[in-house]
Amino acid sequence: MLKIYNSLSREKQTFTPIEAGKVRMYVCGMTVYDFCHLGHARVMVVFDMVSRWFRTSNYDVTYVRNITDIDDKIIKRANENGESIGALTQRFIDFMDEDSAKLGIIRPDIEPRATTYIDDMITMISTLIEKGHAYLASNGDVFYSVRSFANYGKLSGKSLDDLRAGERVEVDTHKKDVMDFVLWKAAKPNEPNWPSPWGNGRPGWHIECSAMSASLLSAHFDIHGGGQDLQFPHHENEIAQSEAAHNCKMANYWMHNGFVRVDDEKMSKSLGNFFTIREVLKKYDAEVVRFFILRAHYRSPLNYSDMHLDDAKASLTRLYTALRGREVSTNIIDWNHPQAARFKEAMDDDFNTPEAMAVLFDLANEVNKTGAVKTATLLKNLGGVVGLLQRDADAFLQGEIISISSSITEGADISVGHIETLSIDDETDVSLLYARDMETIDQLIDLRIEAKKAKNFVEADRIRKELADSGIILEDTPQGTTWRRT
RNA sequence: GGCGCGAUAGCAAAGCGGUUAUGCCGCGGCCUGCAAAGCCGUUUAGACCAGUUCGACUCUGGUUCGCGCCUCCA
Repeated sequence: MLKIYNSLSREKQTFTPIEAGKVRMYVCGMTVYDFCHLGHARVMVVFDMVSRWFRTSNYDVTYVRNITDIDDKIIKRANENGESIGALTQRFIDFMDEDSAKLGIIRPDIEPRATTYIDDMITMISTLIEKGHAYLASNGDVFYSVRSFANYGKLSGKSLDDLRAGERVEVDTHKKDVMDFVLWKAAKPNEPNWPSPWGNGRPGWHIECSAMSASLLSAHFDIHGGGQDLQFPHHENEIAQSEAAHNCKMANYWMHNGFVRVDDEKMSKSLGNFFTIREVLKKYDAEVVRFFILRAHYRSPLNYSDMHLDDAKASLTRLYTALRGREVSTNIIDWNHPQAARFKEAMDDDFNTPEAMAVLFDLANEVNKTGAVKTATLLKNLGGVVGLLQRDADAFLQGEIISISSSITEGADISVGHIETLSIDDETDVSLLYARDMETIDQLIDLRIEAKKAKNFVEADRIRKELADSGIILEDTPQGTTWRRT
């Protein structure tokens, strides 16, 4: 029995799909005018985890995540760059796809772009005008009349009379009510525009999600998700638009993921305290970032720092170490296994991934104790349910990139420090770090083994120290010497 | 001013009205030539004040502190 915390009711509720066995989910995606930051990474990872869990639970999932490819910031940025809006948005969509692929995100089933749904938006706005929920202002903009929608504020718990509109932003004098929001903006010079019954213009931000979700998932669907900061006004406005236009409930469950923070402050563009995904991936393995996100509950705030990422890396290393050197097959999960059952119970409890991770660690402990292949298999497969632990353990522990060149030259004294230290700066691709010569490492390991055989422990320890200084940790096991990167 | 969320050990982070969360770090032991990894054990908890209860980290009320939304934001 899956339970979801519903922002609408502010409590955990048993999930009941509209149509048996099917889940229709819409998540607000990115506005593509810049690189994605860790906040975006969290939305992507969280709802990827959610859709994966629904699929694991045998639901037929339709997951839609939109792309906002027309808005003020995009227009502004394109002008600044002197490039077309299409070129700008495509570029950042490509970057987003790269980032999300690295984070192990399964692509949503549909990723609609706002600009390809203009007709649906116009139709919807017309309906809202007909029904008296929207009006054409004297400046050519079309506004939604918030007072016309009785339930306005039900999602965010806001009361129209308590909102302090205009306190931080100049109020548009064309509005009937200060809280009214724009559905259609009349064309301005040098801005992209589309023809409409109200003249040329472009859609407001909120209407796109209402139009696309209705088009792709129908007027009434199961889950609507997004970052907490979208709860008001964006999601509140979506409800007002959709429910007024369609005369039915929009989404049964509203899910909001918590913020990523830096020094206990929300990471955001406006505060300038954000880290882009690609920036972080230069220093940390993408799976470490994914694990970092999943080891916290999706609704909790998540503080970002190098220290926390280091911690996450050490933890994930423990999991992969347990899997190392074991013949693990990918097969069906036996959900009757006590730990699998505990994992399922945790996931069913509003996607409690921290508890699910704890199960993984308990399994790792069991694997380390017993070496049971069955347990290791369960560990890997349960990890796979949330998109973790699917790589070869050595690939994770040693890095995947093959060497660039051998630093051992013919006849040279191999015992002298010949493993150069690579410095990391913004331009350094992390793959260069992985590129350190594996062959050299193997040769040094062989030399050390010879030294050990000769009981020359001073030399053996010196080689080990030398490698350690280069970030290579040696581990002597009954099966031989293995290594991993720090 | 309105509304909402949170406060758990050195750090991170869950569940739970009574029984080991979990991970990292620290300490002791085993293992090892020595390490590392692993295993075993172990030190650090529940902001503060009341109340309910046989019993509260867990429920209720209050206090303090922190965060968020009320503009664009994932």
